[in-house]
Amino acid sequence: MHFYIPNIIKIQVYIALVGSHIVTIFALVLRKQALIHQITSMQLSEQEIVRREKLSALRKAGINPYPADLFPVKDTSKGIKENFEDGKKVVLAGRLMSRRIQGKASFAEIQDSKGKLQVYFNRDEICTGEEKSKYNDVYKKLLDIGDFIGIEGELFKTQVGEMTVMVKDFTLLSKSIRPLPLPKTDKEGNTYDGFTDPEHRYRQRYADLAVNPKVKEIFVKRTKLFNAMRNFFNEREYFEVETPILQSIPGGAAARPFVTHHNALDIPLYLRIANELYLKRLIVGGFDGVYEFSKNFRNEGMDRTHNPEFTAMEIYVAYKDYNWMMDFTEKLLEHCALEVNKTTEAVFGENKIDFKAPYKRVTMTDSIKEFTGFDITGKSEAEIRKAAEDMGIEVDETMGKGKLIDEIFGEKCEGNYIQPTFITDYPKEMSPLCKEHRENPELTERFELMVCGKEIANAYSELNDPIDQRERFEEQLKLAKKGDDEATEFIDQDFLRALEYGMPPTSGLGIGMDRLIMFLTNNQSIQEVLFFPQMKPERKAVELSEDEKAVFQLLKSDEIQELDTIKTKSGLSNKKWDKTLKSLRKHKMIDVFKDDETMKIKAV
RNA sequence: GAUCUGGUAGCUCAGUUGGUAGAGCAUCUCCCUUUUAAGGAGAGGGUCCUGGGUUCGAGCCCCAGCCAGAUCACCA
Repeated sequence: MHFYIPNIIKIQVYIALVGSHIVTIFALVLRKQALIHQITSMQLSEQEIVRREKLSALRKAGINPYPADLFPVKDTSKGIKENFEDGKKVVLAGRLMSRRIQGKASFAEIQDSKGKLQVYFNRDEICTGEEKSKYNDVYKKLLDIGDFIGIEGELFKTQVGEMTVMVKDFTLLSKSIRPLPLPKTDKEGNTYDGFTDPEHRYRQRYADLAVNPKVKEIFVKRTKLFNAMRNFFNEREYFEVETPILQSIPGGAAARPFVTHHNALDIPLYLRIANELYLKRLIVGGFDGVYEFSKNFRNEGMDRTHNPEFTAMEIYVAYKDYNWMMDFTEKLLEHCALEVNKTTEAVFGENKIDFKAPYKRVTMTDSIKEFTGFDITGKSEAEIRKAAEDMGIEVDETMGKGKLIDEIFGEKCEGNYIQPTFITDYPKEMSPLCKEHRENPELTERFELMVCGKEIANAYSELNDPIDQRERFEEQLKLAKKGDDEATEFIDQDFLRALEYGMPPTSGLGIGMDRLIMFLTNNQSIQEVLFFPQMKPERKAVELSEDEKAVFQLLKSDEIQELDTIKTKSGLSNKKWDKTLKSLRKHKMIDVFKDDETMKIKAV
């Protein structure tokens, strides 16, 4: 009971000071709610409790904090700034992002999807009659930063020249009961109290987006990139398609798949690692050009360039070869860079790169010759292994010729290509879906596009000889058995059947969309360009520990016991006893007090 | 998988040989009618990531673990 006395005094003071009827109700509700929350939900922060109190105070005042009605938005922050007219009437909506209250007037910032705009709340503009509670109580006391509000008002410029909306009326559209992080930026662009911790930003991307405008820009550019690419293909009448994500044979790449299970069919199904084999089936079926933006899944390690799910774009065009595809690719990327950044130049870390076509073309053989002095032409597996060892590259028995060459290239050459460069003519062994080179049977008609030492595109003259394809698959199977965990261990018989019907000569291209947008937005981490990068699940806080439950059990309800007795009974160490007690007191489950000279404890 | 760094208030961060847990912003209260990171005064707010250990005493030292980031390894 003693809890209530100071609260009543507070309420009376409040009434005396403000003298408003509505506020009396608010105050009563506030205090009652506070008590309930103190007892039932200690995990809420003070600010969260306060906001919940405001929520019910609003309801008591007849204001629905989550109204169903649409709000007739006419204007946006951006549109208002671009077509500013003094005295013009505007209607906009958004999130309240900052407030500077000065008595009967207040400046605030409202943020909509296009940006922020200053708004001016003046008591006598909002409350034209005698009743001033909409400003004094609702605006000043019951709104918070983060709330969504709708605003009707007129434009004006402040003495300092800031474009501002004079608020004539406002509507609460949605109450925020969790405080947003509040970064601030000054005129020079310095940010204070930034919301920067990557863990928080990725786990709570919604808050990151709400509060960090630059983050939003990345994703706007991401979507621009997809649209630019889509337009480029559609203009050429290539056809966007969808192919299965759940596949019974995961093909088209060498990677460890995720496995799931279909209950009705009682079979394992794999999440796709690539969509190549399905798109080629469609070329067999008679499409001239097909493409798909494909979410792929690979059950492998995660780091700043790998997320378990990522997006690739693959396109297949009939009657073309990889030389045509190189021309096509450089035009495509030039177009995309222009659409996204309005320039072909892009800065990535310390490098300045230029996506303007054409790009340099180097064969893998020439590249290795250039950076190591070693000519792989006509060399045996043993000779290449020896050369690799001499270069200080780790090799082992499972590596075939192709893999050895790839290791040399990866170790000694790859990192040197900063500007977009096509590396062409890869060894046959590591390209099981690629057509043999027209001039050299040891090589394939394949290119990769390297930017800043990283691969962002991969393309072939697609293998369409069904007999050859079957042999290559069988070769992969042997490699897999030998221990090469990158080799494909499934033979997709249905894909071979499709090829047997006949596939026109075709060139295919795959682009890592996440990597490409990293380059176009200067982000070193894939997590920055994915809305929701994969994270380990958050651990749930345990309500009560076993020790806490045990100690609570020792206290029979309403019975006062000696602290020492219970401590002995619990058998806990000093430290553990201390922690347990603190936690129980926090949950308001026990009361510890001094009675005469001894410490007593009881359950509440 | 290895190594390093970090985890303290809603947010950003301090925290001395190991001795009562701090600042700014946010919040709350009061005063204030064109402010620009932005008024003034005052108040409240903590599972110092978790669990053990050492100690009279741990945010700090030791051990184990969790989460994140960086570097490396792996990786079409």
